[in-house]
Amino acid sequence: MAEGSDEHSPRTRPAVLGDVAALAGVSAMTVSRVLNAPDRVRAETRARVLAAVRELDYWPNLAARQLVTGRSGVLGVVSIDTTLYGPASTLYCIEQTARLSGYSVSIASLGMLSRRSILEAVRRLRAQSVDGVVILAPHESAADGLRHLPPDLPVVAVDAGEDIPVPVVTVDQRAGAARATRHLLSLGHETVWHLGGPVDWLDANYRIDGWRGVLEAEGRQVHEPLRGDWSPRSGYELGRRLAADPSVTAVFVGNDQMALGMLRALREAGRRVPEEVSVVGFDDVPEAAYFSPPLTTVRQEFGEVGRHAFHLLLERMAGTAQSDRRLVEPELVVRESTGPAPRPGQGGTRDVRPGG
Amino acid sequence: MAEGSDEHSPRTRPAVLGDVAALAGVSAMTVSRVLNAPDRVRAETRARVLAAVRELDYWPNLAARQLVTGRSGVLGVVSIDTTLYGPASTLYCIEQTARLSGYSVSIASLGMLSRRSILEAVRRLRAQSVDGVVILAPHESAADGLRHLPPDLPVVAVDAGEDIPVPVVTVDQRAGAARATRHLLSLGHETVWHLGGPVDWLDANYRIDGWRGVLEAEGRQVHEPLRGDWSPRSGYELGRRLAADPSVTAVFVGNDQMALGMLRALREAGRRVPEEVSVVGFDDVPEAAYFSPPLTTVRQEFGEVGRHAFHLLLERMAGTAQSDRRLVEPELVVRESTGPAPRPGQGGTRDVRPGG
DNA sequence: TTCACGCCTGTTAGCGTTGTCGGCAAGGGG
DNA sequence: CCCCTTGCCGACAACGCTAACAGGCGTGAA
Repeated sequence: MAEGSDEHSPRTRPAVLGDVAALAGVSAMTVSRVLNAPDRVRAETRARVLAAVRELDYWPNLAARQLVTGRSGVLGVVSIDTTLYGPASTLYCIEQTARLSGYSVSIASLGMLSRRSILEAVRRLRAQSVDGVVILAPHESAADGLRHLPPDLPVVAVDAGEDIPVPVVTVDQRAGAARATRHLLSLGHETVWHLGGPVDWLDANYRIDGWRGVLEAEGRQVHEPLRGDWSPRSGYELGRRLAADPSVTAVFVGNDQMALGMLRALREAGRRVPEEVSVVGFDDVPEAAYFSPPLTTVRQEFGEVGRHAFHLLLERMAGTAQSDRRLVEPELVVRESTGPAPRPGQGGTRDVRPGG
Repeated sequence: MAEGSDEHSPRTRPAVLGDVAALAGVSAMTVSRVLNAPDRVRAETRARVLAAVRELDYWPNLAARQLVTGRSGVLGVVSIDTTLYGPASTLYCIEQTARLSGYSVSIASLGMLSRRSILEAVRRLRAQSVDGVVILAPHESAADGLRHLPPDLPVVAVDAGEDIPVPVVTVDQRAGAARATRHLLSLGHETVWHLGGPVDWLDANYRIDGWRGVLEAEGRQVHEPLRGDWSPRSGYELGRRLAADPSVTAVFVGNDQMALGMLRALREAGRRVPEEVSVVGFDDVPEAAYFSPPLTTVRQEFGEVGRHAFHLLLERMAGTAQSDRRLVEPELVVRESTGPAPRPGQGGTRDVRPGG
């Protein structure tokens, strides 16, 4: 049973290719072939090698492999704050999909998306010899970074702007916002207010575009949108302003968290939802269905975004990519925070005139 | 200006050590020293080398370095679903802290934490030659995996159980639950009901321990805890059961999401919070302050957990670790969902008797 | 002057894997 | 019989870097 000289000692270091080769009585190259191109080795030899691989619990040293092939099997993801629901979900799906295809993923979460921080993160990932990078870049400020990436690195962006030299996957924010707005108009509201996200977030701006577009197309009055910071706090504070204005009967809020704050502000002001004011959110976080009342919102399929991003990156790495921008369709989920516009004189009317 | 034979051609492949050495007129070894032990090189030579490094935009090939040193500068994190608030926050903090110390992090998100899936994830990370691994293992089922890790790999667990052969960092769930329970008792409630998390989650069980411990110590009645699945949906459904029981005046809920569902169930049943029923959550998610009413809850400092985990892993990798279990103190955040127990006969009393 | 020593730098070898090429045996056609 | 092909396998070099050792030079003491 003893193959070499001494007894079967407690192996201290992991087995390497040479150990397997020795045990199987073949050359290192043959072992390598068994692992990488099995059909180029005779079945009998292959079986002997595989047995040795199992016996020694051999796993290839990826650093060594990478050094010679140039490929690492590692993908990089650079993202803003992965605590946020959107980035976290997208990251999760990218990782799951990548793993199924044999890739690992290495991450770099950034506090902010400046040109400097993005390029720095990409450089670090690159030093690890990642085969490709996905950048979750929902900020205006990321564009500058995206335009100065090393040209030979396969990159795909998620939620990036429009004049970007890399393929982009994104939810169609404009369409989602338009759907939300049309839904409110179809319920009889004369117009729709908007509580948007921060000015430097692309999603926020696209949602404003979509919302404004519908109102203008329908000839409705367009009130200047308020801008929050995605937090429930800002939704609450700006919500109090809107709650104090009796002409407000329908609000499209830029995300579900702000919508939560908004609902609270409306309740405190004594304005009932949806009887007096209708509210629509954006994202469909898991909690949204349990807000009071359950929130009508626009669902983003982050999972689909992640899968698309991965596959696009795969194409890019294979050099066969050409598709430039892939849009994922959002879906309006109608719950109980939206309802028919209140009839004039029944509360929430624009202004109270005698007669009219 | 031309250094070698031909003109300064558009460099297509990234510069390597040799290129820098040639440009600086030194040997490769000297360049390596400048990068790894700068004080062992004369200042003048060092300056020349650094100039060449900058000019060629040289960055070391980590795979090559790793192949010879055995260290990769990469840490692995294996976790359950990183979409959840706790794991996502912890991961984020680990990554931030690690980056500041020059480490990158590679992730493996698991759908479930079985022995098999954990060991598989660790094996994959190991093949990438990570220097150490943090395992976020809030499940009972993870223990088996944690007991069969390769002995020579530095590992730190977060939120793991108690008979584990690796150091563990965790929030003191028992203390947090005890604080929540005592808070409710101090408001005059006769006892406290509990809506707990899934049976296979350690956190859920520790919270039950803490809650039960206080009630028993105070000689209060201990009702069998209900078990949800962390989702707002389960909080809502089980909440309806509790809401229908007029003797319920105080509920400690296992996490904020379920508390959200619970609040909704109470509202639907016409039971006012906190006048008739007090509710405490756990986690302090960013939304909790904007629930209706704002939620009293137990704050977990995931950031601190992440930092501790990283530093413990660092010690472990240096071979100087001995500390076995590090507890992070949670903090009770009192908001508006808790209030004095209703006086008998004022609604919410146990049962209505004439006289009494 | 000579030797010892410290400082700085270069030479050699090797980390574990895969690409390339070449060799050997078996088989088929001339 | 030879020659050429085909299938299978092994030797060698290379990927880019660093550990270990060796050597040149200047300085100070014997």
